[in-house]
Amino acid sequence: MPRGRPGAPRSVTIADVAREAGVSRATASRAVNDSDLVTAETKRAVHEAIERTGFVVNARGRALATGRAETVGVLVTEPLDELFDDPTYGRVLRGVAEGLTGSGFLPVIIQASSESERALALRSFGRRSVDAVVHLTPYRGSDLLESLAGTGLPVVLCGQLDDSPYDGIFSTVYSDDVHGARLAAERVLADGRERVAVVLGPADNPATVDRRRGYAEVLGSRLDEARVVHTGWDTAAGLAATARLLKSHPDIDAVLAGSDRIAVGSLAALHAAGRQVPEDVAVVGFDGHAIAATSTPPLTTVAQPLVEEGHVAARLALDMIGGAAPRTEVLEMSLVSRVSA
Amino acid sequence: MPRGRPGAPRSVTIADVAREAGVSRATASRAVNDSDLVTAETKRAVHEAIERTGFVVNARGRALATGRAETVGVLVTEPLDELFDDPTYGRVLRGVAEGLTGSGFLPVIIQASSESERALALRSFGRRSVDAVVHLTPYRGSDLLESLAGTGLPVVLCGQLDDSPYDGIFSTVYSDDVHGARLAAERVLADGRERVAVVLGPADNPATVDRRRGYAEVLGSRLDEARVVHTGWDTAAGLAATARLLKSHPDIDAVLAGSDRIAVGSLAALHAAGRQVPEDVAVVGFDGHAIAATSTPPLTTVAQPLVEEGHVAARLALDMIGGAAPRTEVLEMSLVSRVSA
DNA sequence: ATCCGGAATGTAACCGGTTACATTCGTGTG
DNA sequence: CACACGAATGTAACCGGTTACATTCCGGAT
Repeated sequence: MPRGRPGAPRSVTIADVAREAGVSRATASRAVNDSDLVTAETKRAVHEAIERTGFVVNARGRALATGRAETVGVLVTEPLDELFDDPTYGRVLRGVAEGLTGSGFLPVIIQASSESERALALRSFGRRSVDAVVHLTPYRGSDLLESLAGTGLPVVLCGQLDDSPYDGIFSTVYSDDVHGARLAAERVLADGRERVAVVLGPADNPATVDRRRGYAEVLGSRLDEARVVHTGWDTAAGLAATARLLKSHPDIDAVLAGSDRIAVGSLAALHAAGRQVPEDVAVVGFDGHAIAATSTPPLTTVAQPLVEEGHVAARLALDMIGGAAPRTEVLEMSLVSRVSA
Repeated sequence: MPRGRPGAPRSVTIADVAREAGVSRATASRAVNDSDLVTAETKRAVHEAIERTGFVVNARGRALATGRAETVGVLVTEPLDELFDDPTYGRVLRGVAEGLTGSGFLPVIIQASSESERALALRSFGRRSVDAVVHLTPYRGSDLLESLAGTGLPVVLCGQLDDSPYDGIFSTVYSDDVHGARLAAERVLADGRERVAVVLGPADNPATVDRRRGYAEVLGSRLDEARVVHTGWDTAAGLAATARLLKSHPDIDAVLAGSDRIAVGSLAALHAAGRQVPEDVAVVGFDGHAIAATSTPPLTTVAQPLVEEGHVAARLALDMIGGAAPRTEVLEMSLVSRVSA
């Protein structure tokens, strides 16, 4: 016999409510779900009975009967190390949680870093243990995407996947890197900068491609390809790349960085080379990372609306659960003006 | 009739496995749960059938039958603003998720910032929609704690609650602020500093109290009360407080800060006052916040093992679900040596 | 008056498991 | 050889809901 922990009061079931209201379980259930098959008067009687008994519908029973879990799986595949120092994941997650409140759906975190965890997760998805999946960390060429498509579940990807074959299948939400990059480039142009350098992340990354495109669109012929370099995402890489750039092009008067960590590296390289920021060289970061606010000088940066991204992801998931077709939402980035540019 | 989304394959139930293996549902179920009532041979037959059919147990059905949800609720009550710039929440959450993997339990985020969300959460707890609650953001005097105790569910608090009346009822995990503070104080003493200033957070905060105690234990009579000040948690507060302190006590040669954000403020105040860090004044932060790594100069700080805190919280929850008595685990903080001290 | 149809409710099956109790079967014992 | 007993398995009830289908009851049309 299933029993709760000691001290757990026997829970009130819909049968209790039905008895209390003097109707059948079926009618009680219909009243609970506000079906238009029941008289207003009967509904009132049932609701009073609910009030008296303190009934709360048991999600498991309902899930079993309806085939719906009333949960949204939030899938995280990134290995710990990469995201460790990055609050990005936490913010989007929080946005998803907030976006789901009030909907009756709960976010369930599904950590699938290892191959076996991944297989387990997929099998449980296959069994409809969640009603939709929000994938926080998709990347191009992942076979996980293929498997997700195979489950037939509604899937929302957080992040842009270029040349994706999943356009009509998955919903996607991402921040508009091209637009964000334009904002950054416009800022340095408006500031009268003439010899702009660009220090980007890895060249094959879709975010990198878009940011580069945005810079190029605004700078046009003023963008000298020789002043564009690619490097890693982190501060050390940004420092080294900027130092090299300063050697070959000592005359640069602005640096557009592919990430805030790269930008912090650039600041260090410029400082070491004796340049004043922003007097001699303007620097604009990218991401709205926490470090941008506390660097010296504080970084002007292009911020992604991460929490909002979570909100939108939640909405997309709920819509697809409701039968809506997959769609893509693109969020606007915003320029956060601080000192560096 | 409950139906999945179009395209959903009818799921494999334990009845299918039973038929495939030529046994009854009961036996199949027992084999799945590794009961010692079934022959090794029968178990093998059932497992082969599982292999062939691709069966995965349906968590909802099992939950309904056993009265267990196989989920752990992760309760977050903090309003958005406070934690917005702080990855703390995300890291602990991630730790909980990791600590739960392999246990069969899934973390469910329960966001309860508003009063109504809180009431809803409590009602669902009352109905055993989760098997345990990990409370990420408990604070003293919260009536939520009272209500949680009332549910009879296993509860794990992340964070120290002094003078708590819940000692035998809730499990608790927290980092040892006293010990962490001792590490910081020992560092500056070993460095030969003589006139140590302390810039703490709000005086009524339990973390503040403990950190102050740790400093005092190590510094003893060398700690002049006149050089101890309380202020807010943020950078601006740290800056202002340190600036005032420099006016009244220009001879200080070390600052022990109550948080990394305060410490960053101290760095700024010292820089403005023309002091070199660490040559003239040593600075030690607290928390292991991301900004500590990127400040100028990089901060030596006392780091909380946040992810591990999540791991331990998960373990405590699982243990209590298994019937273990509540207990408290205290984690060691560690000194992260960078440049500032 | 009879029949029909629709609205409101009841009955019972079902979702996918678990488990108390019944049954079968082989074996050691009196 | 009959019997008792324990191990392995089967039968069926149950967890807490939802819902297809059956039933009842009513008013209006013929």
